[in-house]
Amino acid sequence: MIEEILIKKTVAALEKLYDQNVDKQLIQIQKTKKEFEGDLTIVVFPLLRFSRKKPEQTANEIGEYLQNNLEEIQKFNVVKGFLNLVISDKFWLNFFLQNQNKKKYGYSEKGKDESIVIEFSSPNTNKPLHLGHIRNNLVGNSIANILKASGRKVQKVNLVNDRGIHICKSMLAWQMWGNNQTPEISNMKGDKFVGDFYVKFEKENKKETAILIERGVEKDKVAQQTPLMEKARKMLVNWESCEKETRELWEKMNNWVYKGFDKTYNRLGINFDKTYYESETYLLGKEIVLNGLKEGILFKKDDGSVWADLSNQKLDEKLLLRPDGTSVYITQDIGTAQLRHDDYNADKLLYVVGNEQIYHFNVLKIILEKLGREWAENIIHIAYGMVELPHGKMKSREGTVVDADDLMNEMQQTAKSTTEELGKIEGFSAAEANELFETIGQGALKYFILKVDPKKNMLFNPVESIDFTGNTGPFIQYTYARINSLIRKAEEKNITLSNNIPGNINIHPKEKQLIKNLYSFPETIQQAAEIYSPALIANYAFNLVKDYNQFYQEISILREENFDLLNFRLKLSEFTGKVIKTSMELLGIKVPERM
RNA sequence: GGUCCAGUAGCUCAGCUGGAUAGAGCAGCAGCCUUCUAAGCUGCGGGUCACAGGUUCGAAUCCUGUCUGGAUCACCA
Repeated sequence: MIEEILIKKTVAALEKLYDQNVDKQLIQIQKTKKEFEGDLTIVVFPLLRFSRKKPEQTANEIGEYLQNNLEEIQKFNVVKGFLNLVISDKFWLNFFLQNQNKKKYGYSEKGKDESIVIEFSSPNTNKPLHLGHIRNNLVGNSIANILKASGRKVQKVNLVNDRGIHICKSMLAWQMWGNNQTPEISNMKGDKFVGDFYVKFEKENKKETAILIERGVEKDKVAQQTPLMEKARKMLVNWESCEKETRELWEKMNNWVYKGFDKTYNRLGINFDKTYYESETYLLGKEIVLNGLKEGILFKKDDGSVWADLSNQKLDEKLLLRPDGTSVYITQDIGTAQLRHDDYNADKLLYVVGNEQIYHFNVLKIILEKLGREWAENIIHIAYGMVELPHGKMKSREGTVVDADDLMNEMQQTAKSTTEELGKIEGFSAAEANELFETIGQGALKYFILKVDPKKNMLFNPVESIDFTGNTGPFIQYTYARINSLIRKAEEKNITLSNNIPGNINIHPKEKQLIKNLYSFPETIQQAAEIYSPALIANYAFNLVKDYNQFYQEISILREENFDLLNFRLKLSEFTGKVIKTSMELLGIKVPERM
C-alpha cells in the first residue's frame, strides 16, 4: 500500500531533517480533496513540534525529501499545513496492470485467522415477515458476505423462534376458530395463514380484556388473566410436557409457516449454513439454569420461579423460569448460545438483532458470565435501527405493517412500469423481461435499505422512498449494463483487448480518478468488515459509478483511434464493471447484463 | 425516573480513529442525445452541522450541560 510506504518515508524524513524519532501513529495521510491538486495529503500540523518551523516550511521540506527519495512521488504542493502529493501515473498504471485480471479483486486473506458465527433473521413462526425483517436479513446477509470477503471464516445461522407462548396463541386460535382450514384450502401462503390466527387471538383477547376491566380488574394485570391467556399458558405447559395432540398441531402449523418463509427467503436470496430451532435448544437452557440454581448462582422465589440477581451490575432481577417451570425468551437464548459455542467454538458470535434488544443482550452476556462461560465476551450484538414509516413505527394493530412479500411485488411492478416507460426492453423475451424487473426491483429495495448506516433508524416512505435515479440500486445496475454494452460493441467491432498497456500513455484526470477509486476497494472491504457496515460498500459503489459516468460522458472510448488508449479505456471499463459487480454481490444485489 | 441511541440543506442520507471553503441524491430552475444505453452528464439556488459552554494550532466529529425525538428497564419475543 502506498500509504504505508509514505508513512515510513515520512518518519525517515523527520529523522533526517530534524533528527527526531517520530511515532508513525502521528503521520496523518488522507485523500486529497478534489479541489486541490494531488492524490494523497500529509497533514503536517502534528509534526510542527518536531520541526519547530512554520507549517509551510515544514511541509515543503518534507515534500522535498519525499520527492527525492520516493520514485512514486511525481511532485507536490503545499497549501497551509497540507502537503499535497501527486503520485506518478506509472504507479497507478502499475497497480492497474497487476490487478485488472484478478477474479475477485478486493477479496483478501487478511482476516483468515478469525472464525465467526453470525446469526440473523430469527423469525417467529406466528407472523409473516415484514419490512423490519427485510432490513435484518439484508444487513445480516451482507455483513456475512463482507466478512467472508475480508478473509474471515463465516458461518451463517438462523434461529427460529418456533415455540413459546406467542406460538401457542396462534395454535389456540386455529383450534378454536380454524374450522380445520389449511393454507392449501384457503389458497394462502402458510405464514400469512398462521399469522391471521395470531391476529385473531389478539383481537379476541382484547375483547376479553375489556370485559374484565369493566368488572373492575386492575388494568395492568388484566392482559394476563383472560380466559384465553389462561388457555394459552396451559397449552404451553402441555407443549413442554410433550403432549401428543399439542405437538402435532404445533408441527403442522409450523410446517405451513416454513413453506411460506422459504418462498420469501428464496426471493430475497437469503440462505443459511445452519438453522437452529428454539424447540431444540430451550431444554439445554433450562438445564443450565437449573444447574446454576444448584450451584447457588441463581435463586428461587416462593412461587417456584427462578431468577438471576443482577443488582451487582446495577441491573434488576431477571426471571429465567416461570413458576410453572416453563422457560422464557432469555432461557432459550442461554441454551442457544451454549449450543452454538459447542458447535463452532468460534472467535466471535455475532447477533444481528434490532436495537430494542440491547438490554436483553447485555443481560444475556452478564448471566452467561455469571454462569462461568468465559466465551460470553465473544458475543457481539449488532444492533440495527428500526425502520420507521411516515406515521411512525410499524404497528400490526393499526395495520401499518409493510409486508415483505407485498413490498417485493410492488417493487417489481414499479420496476416494470418504469422500464417500459423508458422503452428499455426491446429484444427481451417475456421471461427475460420479468427477470429484469425482478432484478431491478430487488436492487432498488436492497440498496435503499443497505445504503444507510445499519445502526441508525431509517425512514421508509412507501410512495416516495424508492427511486430509480440518483443514489439508487438501479443507477448502479444501469452503469454496469452500460459498461457491458460497451464491451459487447467492442467485440462486434472485432477489437481484441490486450493486457499490454504501455507505461507512457497519457492518463486523463477522470481516468485517474477512476483508478484511485478502484485502488481503494480492498481497504473499503476491510473497513466495512471491521465496523460491520454494508453502507460503506454501498457508498463506495455509488461513488465509483458516479466517477465512471463522468469518465464515460466526457471521454470517447470506441471512437478513440489510438489503439493503446482505446484498449486502456476498455480495460478500465471492464475492471470497473467487475468491481461494481463484486460490490453489489457483497450487498446481495444482482446486476443485469442489459437494461 | 434510570440507561442507551439519535438530531447535518425543504425531504432522505454521507461525512472513518479531530484537519483545508461541510458533501451526495431527491425535489426546484437552466442546459446537453443525427456520435459508445439520457435510469446519464453539466450548471444554479439551498446550511447558525439542535442549543450553550469546554479541550485544541484546528471541532459536525472529543468532553460537560440543556432541549427535542426514539428505544429500553415484561412471567412478550
